[in-house]
Amino acid sequence: MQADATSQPTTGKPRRRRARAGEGARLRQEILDAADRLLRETGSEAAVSIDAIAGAVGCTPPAIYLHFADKRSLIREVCERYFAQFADVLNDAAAQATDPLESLAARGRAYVQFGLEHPEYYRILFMHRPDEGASQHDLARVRANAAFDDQERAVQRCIDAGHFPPGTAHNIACALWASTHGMTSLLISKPGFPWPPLNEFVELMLAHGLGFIIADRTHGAG
Amino acid sequence: MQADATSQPTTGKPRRRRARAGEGARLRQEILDAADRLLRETGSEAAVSIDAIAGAVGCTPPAIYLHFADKRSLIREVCERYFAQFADVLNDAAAQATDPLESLAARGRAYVQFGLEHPEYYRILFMHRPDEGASQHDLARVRANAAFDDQERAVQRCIDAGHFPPGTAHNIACALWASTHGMTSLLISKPGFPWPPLNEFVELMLAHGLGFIIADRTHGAG
DNA sequence: TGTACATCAGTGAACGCGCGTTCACTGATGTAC
DNA sequence: TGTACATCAGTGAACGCGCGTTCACTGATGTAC
Repeated sequence: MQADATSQPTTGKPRRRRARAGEGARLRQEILDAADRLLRETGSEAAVSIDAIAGAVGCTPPAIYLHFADKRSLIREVCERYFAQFADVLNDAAAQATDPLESLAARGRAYVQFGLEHPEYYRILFMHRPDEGASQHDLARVRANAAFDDQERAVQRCIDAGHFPPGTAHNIACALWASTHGMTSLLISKPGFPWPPLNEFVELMLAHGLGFIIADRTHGAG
Repeated sequence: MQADATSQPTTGKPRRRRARAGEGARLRQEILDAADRLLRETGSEAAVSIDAIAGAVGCTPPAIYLHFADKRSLIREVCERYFAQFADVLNDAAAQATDPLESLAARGRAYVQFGLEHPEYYRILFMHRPDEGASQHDLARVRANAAFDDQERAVQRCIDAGHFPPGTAHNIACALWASTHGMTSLLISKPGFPWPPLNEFVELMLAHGLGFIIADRTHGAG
């Protein structure tokens, strides 16, 4: 009830210090960070409104438009940061294994795990309807292709190592993506469904995706 | 330009005849039909507003509330009708084949096809965040379980026929669902991606899902 | 067979909310002279 | 070393839109007497 006599208004959030001339770009970073934090913490894209971001940063909504053309640009930029992180995590996981097949499996495990850890991002990036507007210049799409290309190369290495029969790495990479994406997105959308225990489910999917080709080899078909 | 002098207002859509006493339930059906049509034709859930539905039916928005408690109930009911149709299509497809394994594959093909034919419904039913509100009494969930149970029984028949090794039909059914869902939802969300040709993609996924167990059998493992 | 009345099936207008966004303005900071 | 001025980094208030929903009212239809 008693209003704080200092510079702050009654809201608990302290208003941030105004940036010095030349340091305006700092707010830009803080806005991106706040949007990122809101997205992760609330787990709801709807909670990440311009007002909410401004509130979290400690500035007013119009200040955001000094640094971003519109909300979509802002969200897109946040997603791009996330996506780069996603690709790195997958590559790191893959790098742990020496065997190309095990490496590919590690990618799959990391994919599901990362998706489940950041469901709201996963929704935005992989489960939303495509933006009509940003068809060509969509950086997220370029990055998605980059991450997919990593996957495709991983498949190719399995083919080269003789784990997979020769064939189109592209199609196999698509199928594996569909498998991991199917798991991840269903677990996100239907959390109440009686799924198998996570680890078991992941390994079953990997067995389905990778296993039949292995079986083909293991049993020495002729 | 010239206003029609008859009973209609200037809008092209004729206003519907008022139902006679006792026939009020007719509007209810027309509302469901209109919402269904809008959902299929526009391919956008956002386009299916109360105003749009009222416009399509030829009544006023408040009239909708004479028959539905709120918008969510309306949409849910429309989805239930769709879902019943979905389950029927899958069962019909499965019934075409005599071999349990081929029957299961037919389910998978029909699943993807039906999802792609009604992407907006597919989004709502399988790609949306779960309603917090309707956790227990969610009929759509019950129906989803029913459709899944059909799938699980189909898997069990494959096990019984010796196509699959004994094991938990439930887990395999989950994995197959994840496969077909992964394909369907990615094709819906990323239409611009260079996917394999649809048929090829479906068969590859089915081979991944069903094939490795078949391979296990085909090659006569000991 | 006519009439008063209840009810059923709606209408018209508006509310309230949240959202993204814009407009006119401000006030501190740095700089030329 | 002081001062006028430009600029940078914001603020405060409001707009406009679309949406779901509500409220008070209406007018045709059926029915009891």
